[in-house]
Amino acid sequence: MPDETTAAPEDFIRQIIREDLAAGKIDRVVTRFPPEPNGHLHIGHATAICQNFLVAKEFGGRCHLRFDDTNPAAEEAHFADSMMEDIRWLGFDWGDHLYYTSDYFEKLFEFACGLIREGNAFICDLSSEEIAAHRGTLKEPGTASPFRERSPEESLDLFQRMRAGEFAPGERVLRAKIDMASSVLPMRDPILYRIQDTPHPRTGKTWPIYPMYDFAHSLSDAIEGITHSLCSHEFVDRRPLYDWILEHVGIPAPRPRQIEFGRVGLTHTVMSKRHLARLIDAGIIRDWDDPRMPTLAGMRRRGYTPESIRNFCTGVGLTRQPKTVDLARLEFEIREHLNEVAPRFMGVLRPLKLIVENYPEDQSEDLSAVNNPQDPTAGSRNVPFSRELWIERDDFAEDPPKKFHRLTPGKEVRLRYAYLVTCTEVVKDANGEVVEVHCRYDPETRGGDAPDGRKVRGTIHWVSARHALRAELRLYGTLFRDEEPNPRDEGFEDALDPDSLETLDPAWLEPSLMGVPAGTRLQLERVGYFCVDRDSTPEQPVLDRVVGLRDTWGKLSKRAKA
RNA sequence: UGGGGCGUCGCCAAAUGGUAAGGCAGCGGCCUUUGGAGCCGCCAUUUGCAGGUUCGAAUCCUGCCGCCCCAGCCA
Repeated sequence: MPDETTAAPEDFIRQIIREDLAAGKIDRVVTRFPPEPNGHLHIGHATAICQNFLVAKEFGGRCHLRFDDTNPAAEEAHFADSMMEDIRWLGFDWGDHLYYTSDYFEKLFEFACGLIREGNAFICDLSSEEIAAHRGTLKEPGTASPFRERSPEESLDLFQRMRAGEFAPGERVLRAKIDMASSVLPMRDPILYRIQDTPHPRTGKTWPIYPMYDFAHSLSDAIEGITHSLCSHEFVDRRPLYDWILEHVGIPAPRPRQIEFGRVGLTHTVMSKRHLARLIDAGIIRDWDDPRMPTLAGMRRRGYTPESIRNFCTGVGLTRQPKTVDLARLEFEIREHLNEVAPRFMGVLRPLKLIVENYPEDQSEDLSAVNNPQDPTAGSRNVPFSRELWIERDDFAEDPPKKFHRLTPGKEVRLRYAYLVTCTEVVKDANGEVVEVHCRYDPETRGGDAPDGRKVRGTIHWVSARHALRAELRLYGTLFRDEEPNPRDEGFEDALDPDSLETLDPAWLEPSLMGVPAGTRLQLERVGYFCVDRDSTPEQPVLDRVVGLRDTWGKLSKRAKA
């Protein structure tokens, strides 16, 4: 029986896994997300997280979280903690399968000894510079280390003494004996172990030697029974080494299989830790969780939902092709989600006073407003109305452009959920600036409908001045001007977008937002989606704009001006 | 000809020799108490280029072009 739903096309990785399963090479699927705890997770990592966890889930397998902590000089425990928080927040659960490469140090050491005994690895006394010089170039083969033919016995003895802490960093390394003439550079007798004296966050000072990535990663995968080791594309060249290590250490089949996919980038930003750190150092942004940052912490603070990020990651697909996805795609995902779930409120960003002349000065009343037109179960709330209101400056024009449907002298407009009002007077200061607008309301139109059925094209939002809650609003733009910024060391400043943050204070919110907890996401009608920032105080909320609403008028008028 | 990888619409992406899906963006329109949401329509005679094989090619072959990755005791 044909299925009604058309199956989403299967990406190349899922295809490979399905084939491996069908061929009986493996009988379950185990993947892993293996970050080094040396920084913050960003939207680029999110793809790896989502795909690893989702692929495993789809095939009824599991996904491990493994911290690849083999370089104590770069790693700190708090990074691991924040990574776990981010991954959980994204919605993934590794169950009992939390691992650290450092847990395998003893096993790894044994594997290395085995390699030495079989003549497949040797201790090299060359300095770092000498090793580099012996490596050759992209076009020329390398030359063998003079220690390459050192006997297994001697190498083993030296290796054990390295472990015992008898040598200083840089004095000796353990190298695989593969092929100095290989066109694949990682195969030119790669270093497997080096000496480091920085204390390790988890093992302290018990190990003076640490395995290198290729050795630790392949074997950690094997130890955990990983079936498919997904990684980004710059590791393709290391796959021969990955396979070599597993084979020569004697890992029985089925051995884990490394598969590479193209990285995912975003326009108008950068992912590199170095460049992001520079933004902080330069004082351009506050911290790693600044809402403009592409870090998961920053996106969370800004108000992105886990759903929207997951949809983004799965939506752009999984291919070998590296990609820079348009920011608009991410914004589409968050609008799509927040449109469903975000409660609506009214708030005025750039206030202009509107006086309802025929509304009694001492009077006020509660008007009912729908909380979410997309969700009938969300109910409604009361919004206070009175004679003096705040409206958006952009919603009034003394001399309106074509197709302007908002407040303008002599014209009638609807105050959302309140009354139909007609503009009667414009008050200006000495400089000719509009400081106040007057209007008259039709008492018969309470709620916004005219009993005589007359049509009113424009609807604008408002807040009762007397009841308004003062707030600070933070509007964010992109970090970089260019779609694909290339921040060089010189001219870094030029690449930045000077409008990445605009702070609005005072902005006025309807009073029902009083005391709204940090992290709450909401829509300010006709304006955009916002998230309550943790900088809020009981007296004054601070709102981060996640993303603006689609603004066809804004686009139109911008085009007209151009 | 050092090795490897990638080229399908502005950005993603399907198509696995049978006559170029879809999404985002954009553009037109409808509808609307959010110029929101929703709905409808338009948007690749052609797949980096040039040849070839074939009844038929984005898919196969040949040659070229472009971009990316690799010379850390980082991952």
